[in-house]
Amino acid sequence: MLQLQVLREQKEAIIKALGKRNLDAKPLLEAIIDLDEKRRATQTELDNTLAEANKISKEIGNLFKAGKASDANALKTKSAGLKETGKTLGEALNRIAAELDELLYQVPNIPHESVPKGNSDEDNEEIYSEGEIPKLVENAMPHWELAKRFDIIDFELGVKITGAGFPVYKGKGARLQRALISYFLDKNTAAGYTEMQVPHLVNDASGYGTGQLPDKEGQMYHVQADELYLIPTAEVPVTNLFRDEIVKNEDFPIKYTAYTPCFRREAGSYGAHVRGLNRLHQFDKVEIVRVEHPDRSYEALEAMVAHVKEVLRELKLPFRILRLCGGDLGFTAALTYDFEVFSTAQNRWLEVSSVSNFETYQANRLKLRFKDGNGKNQLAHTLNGSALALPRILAGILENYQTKNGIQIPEVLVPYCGFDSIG
RNA sequence: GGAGGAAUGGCAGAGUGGUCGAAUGCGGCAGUCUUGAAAACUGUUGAGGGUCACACCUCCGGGGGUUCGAAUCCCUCUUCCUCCGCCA
Repeated sequence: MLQLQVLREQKEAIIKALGKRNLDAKPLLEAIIDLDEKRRATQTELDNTLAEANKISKEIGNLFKAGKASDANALKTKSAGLKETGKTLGEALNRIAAELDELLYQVPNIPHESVPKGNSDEDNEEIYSEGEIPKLVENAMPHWELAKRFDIIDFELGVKITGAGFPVYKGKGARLQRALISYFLDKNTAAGYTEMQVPHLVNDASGYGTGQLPDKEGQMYHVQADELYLIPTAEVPVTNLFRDEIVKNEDFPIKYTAYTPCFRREAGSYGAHVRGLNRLHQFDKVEIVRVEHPDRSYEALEAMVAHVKEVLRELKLPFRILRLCGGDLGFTAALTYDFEVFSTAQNRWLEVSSVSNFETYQANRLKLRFKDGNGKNQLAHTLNGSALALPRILAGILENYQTKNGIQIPEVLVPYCGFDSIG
């Protein structure tokens, strides 16, 4: 969430910037600022009451020690009164603070100045593209048909044991998945990211830390008996490693990578665009996460983009990069680049990576700080990106690498697979 | 799952009702000394709120209670350790 102090000082500029999200934030921000003033006034009143009570307690102690028990007992009455007002004020303060938090949670991140205006994904700005769109063989198939033909992914079997959106990967299909995971992790660690294995279930504090809660509560699988959530992305556990931490300036850059399955309820999704691997409830992803000094976070973002580019280039998949417009930008992000691979058989672009800078938005919730040069604690910047999400990469490979008789394996993956074609 | 014990500042570790945001040691930072470094010595060193700055307030695993007053007493939750059981 945004910092109150920044909100107070730059109200007008923030309202204007949030306009890019097609959001009129004025009433919200004004309500927040009013409530914050009320909060501080109440806090001051409470503090003064407590200061008075503390003073009296000390006096009572001294009086008892001096043997003046009756004087001490007289003061107790006064103390009781203060206690009463203190209690009332404390309750009021809690109420106000909770209300204030609720409002603050409703304010999305401020879009970066480079974020274009726009309403939907139609308005995203293409900033780069690379790779030739291959000419496919006659009777080219979409990946779900290929998967069936070569018996490498079984969607029906997944329906039987769990439900729609939980595919079963078989034989070479499973091996190709594992190859991709290893290949991505190797690329990421070679680029300086430390590999981590993290829990796949998180508590609600972690959900709040990275901003999935309370905003996207319905998107996560919730294990109610234990009050845990299945992670929708490795971003949640990995970024939360730094919750309530104060890192040292010299710890930067902090670069982690992790493979995890991701679980998403995807409530409300349906139709042709969710066929096959296009949209799943469980999928695999290798994530990269960075914690950076505010002065260098955009440099880091560019480095992450360059890194993902490099991986897609090696896989020889045609892709483009989009800068998300205000209307499509995620709630917690300041700037996001989406990577899309062209799925030739479906004749459409598939999102395979999303690389974002959250600036201090997550850090503020996480209380992730670092000691700056002056020994002061400052919020760090957090970033993350997919490097990469598996299913759509797999879809892209199956479709773009199909031949008359089978599917060729991209050269870089052959050593990981142990075979060079399927079929 | 059963029985005990524990949770204090970056770390170790004292503190069992007031003078405790908290001894001491280590670590960190600054300085003295030194050609430089080490050692030694001196000072400094938790977080948040609040203020122009002070004052002041809150925090000793989380929550609740007793008391004029709680790190210290009581209840509860969580986590960790030891022993027993079970187990990939």
